[in-house]
Amino acid sequence: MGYEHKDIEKKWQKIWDDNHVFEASNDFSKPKFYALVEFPYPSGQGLHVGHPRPYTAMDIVSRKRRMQGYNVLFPMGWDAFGLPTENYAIKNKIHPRIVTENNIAHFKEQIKSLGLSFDWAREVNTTDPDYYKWTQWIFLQMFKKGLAYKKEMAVNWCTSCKVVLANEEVVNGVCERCGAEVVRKNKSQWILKITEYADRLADDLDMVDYIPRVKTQQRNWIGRSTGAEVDFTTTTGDKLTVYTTRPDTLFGATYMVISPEHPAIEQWKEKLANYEDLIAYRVEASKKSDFERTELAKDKTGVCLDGVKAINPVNGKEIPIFVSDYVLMGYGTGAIMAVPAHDTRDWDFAKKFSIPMVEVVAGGNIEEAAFTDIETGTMVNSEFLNGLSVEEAKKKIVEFLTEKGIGKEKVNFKLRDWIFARQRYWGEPIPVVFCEKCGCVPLPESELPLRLPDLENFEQTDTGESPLSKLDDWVNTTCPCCGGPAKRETDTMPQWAGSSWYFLRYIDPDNNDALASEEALKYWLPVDWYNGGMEHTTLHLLYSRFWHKFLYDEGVVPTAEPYAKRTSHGMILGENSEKMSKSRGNVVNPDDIVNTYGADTLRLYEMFIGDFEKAAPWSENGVKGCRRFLDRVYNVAQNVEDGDEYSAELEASFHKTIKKVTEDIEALKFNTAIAAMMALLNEIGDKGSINKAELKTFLTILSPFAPHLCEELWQQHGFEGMLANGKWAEYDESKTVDKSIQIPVQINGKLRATITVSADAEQAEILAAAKADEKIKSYIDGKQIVKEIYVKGRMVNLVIKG
RNA sequence: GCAGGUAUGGCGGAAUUGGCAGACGCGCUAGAUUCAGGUUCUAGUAAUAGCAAUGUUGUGCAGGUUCGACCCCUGUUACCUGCACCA
Repeated sequence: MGYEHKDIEKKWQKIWDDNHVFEASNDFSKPKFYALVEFPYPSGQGLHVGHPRPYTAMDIVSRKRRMQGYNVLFPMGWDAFGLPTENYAIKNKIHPRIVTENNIAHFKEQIKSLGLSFDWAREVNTTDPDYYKWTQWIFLQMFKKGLAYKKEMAVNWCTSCKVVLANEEVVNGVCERCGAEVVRKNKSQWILKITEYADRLADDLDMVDYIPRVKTQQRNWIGRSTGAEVDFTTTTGDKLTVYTTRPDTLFGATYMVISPEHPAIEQWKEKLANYEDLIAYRVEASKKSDFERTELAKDKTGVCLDGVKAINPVNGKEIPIFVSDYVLMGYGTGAIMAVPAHDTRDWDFAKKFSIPMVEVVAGGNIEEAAFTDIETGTMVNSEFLNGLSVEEAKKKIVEFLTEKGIGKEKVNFKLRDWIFARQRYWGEPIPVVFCEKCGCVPLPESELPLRLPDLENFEQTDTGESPLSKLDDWVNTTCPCCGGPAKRETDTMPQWAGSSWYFLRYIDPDNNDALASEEALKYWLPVDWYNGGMEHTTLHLLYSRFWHKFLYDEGVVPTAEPYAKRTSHGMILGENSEKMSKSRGNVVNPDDIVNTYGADTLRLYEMFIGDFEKAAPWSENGVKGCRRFLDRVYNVAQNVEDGDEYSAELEASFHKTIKKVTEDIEALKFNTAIAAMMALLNEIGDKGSINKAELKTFLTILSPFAPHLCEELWQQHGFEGMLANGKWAEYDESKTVDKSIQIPVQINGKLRATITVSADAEQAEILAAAKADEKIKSYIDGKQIVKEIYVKGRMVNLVIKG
């Protein structure tokens, strides 16, 4: 016997909707709780079973917090600009706006079938002109503050399709679509100066509550390092500046490496006998991404400059200069001093090209491997640094270099500025024009939103320009500054733009005068709890923190950080433990599960599947088990005894379970919360009956997980009001403690017996009871007890000898 | 390659954070209900030896610290995520 999930779930979803039960209140006097999940990209494939995992988790937290009296904001929206929609539109000759509308409608219906308590009155859509008006507005503020600028940057260029490709569209160095060779081509691009905020983005991690791995990964991505810039002179008389984190090893620098794109190569063109080889090498390097260049660590390639050498500034020795692609133009100065004895990559390179090594930090064996330890080594072969530790040597050499004017301390970041332009149609137009007289001019704010014009053909042009450049009527405009002829920017913004501030728009989604009202921002910020995938840790999370900090500096938002707390969920894999994908044929459609087993079952299963933070494989049998549990709840509730209090047998169990569920929800331990409720139901089953008071509590604590069924049973038994608006269950700490406890007794750390004692028994009493146990006696008879250990309420360990 | 993470029965996982390893669920075995299948209910279920009581072994691998280690330390292997134009 089971329950009819289809009737029950539809019924309650309608009642909740009609009564606006989950809409956040504008009563700013109540305590607030802002729960946020990452809004989805509405892809053509529809909802994936991975989506409901974080949504249900935060739904549970939100439902519980509402019952605890909070004014909860739990919104949902659509991150709808992006490449796949545009590619689909090109292929099928449908406008991306139509594709997006259809996808959103489908997604929304699917999400709504899950009974999530989203406040749909605040839905946002990044492709809505009323929304992207403010995305453009934020860009303009950044432009005015000099944080947006244009610069030549490399893009992936398909030599056959003649279009710019996204990294994802490049597979093994060739175009995904046509298989032709992909090269790196320079193009003038909009860049946002996120590096200007690098220090604060790293430092302010101290003021937020993010799970540790998110913090470390952000810190490492920003990659702040303190090193030195050192000027090397060359045989041409020119200067070559390097950045190094190990200035202490300067005496061990036996060669230099510059990146293939380094301007010095052009500068020394006349003096280089092998200039042609160097250019050929640069062409080869242009075919590789940065990732590939640094990846092929084992097989280093390079070309030695023939005709120019560098001079080590501390010992005057002439050393060769190489060009190699493992040095990137984008990090540091694009040139390094190579110390093969103390750097693994340099060591590999030096071995291959038979370059001499000089050991300057003693402590390892440089014949076998580079010695990179900075804790234990002592300086040698380094004149005035000899005998010092690495740490001391760093200080001294930097002082020396500064004094001589040939170097200085320098803080460097791995973080690079953000390339903010795409040569694509389906994105926010960048609201600037180019005037011959006035240069690059921002549109006046009154002209926002700058609407994305309609277009017939969304393909890129074969010069690599955005499809918008084909619209002469739109491109040619007048300069807002001088009224003369001007041309619009035709590149659009990347998808990251709209998702960098969406959580602000939820706060006041219909505001026409500002991205949100000051009053509402002040009440709702910061987001109290933001859950999202680990895959967004470095890009989205960092980008949105950067925008928020900028808006904070502008006085637009009242907090320096957008998110007070950040947690992360694991992926849901296919039954075969592999990532779900069409090609693997292991995709599970959430619609099928909702139809067959119900939304409550899907919700419960995804929360029970395992540790919320870890990946877990799907199991249809596991789904069935969760449905069984809900059926049992339904069946138990069909035969309820009267009673205003918990029965004596179950009282302690109820208080314990309420406590466990209450705490586990906040700790993201949904799986153990469910296990505790299952165990309690088993106890109820053993006892044979449940009373009204017990049922009321049981439905209350289960309701965030399985809201439809609980609401139905709540109504069926005539309990007051709607459960979704109800009050969370309370527990009495003193009633969660058992009167007698089991104490394991170990001999030499091995479990030999278990004794039962009263919960308030003293240590001496327990040790005596342990030694009096028959089994323990047989172990300790005739032996000497060396040590007696008692851990309060936990265990006894007797250490014996002989 | 760089950065972050993970590893526990046949499977998903639990373990009060250094104190009874395997809660809860799945699967499996046996029994009850049923004309039968399904459902439901009851009991059992880490491995190994034993009729049993019970013993021994056991948290990727190799060491170490400790009265006591899934948990801490050193080394090692495998896998997962991200790497800046997928979102």
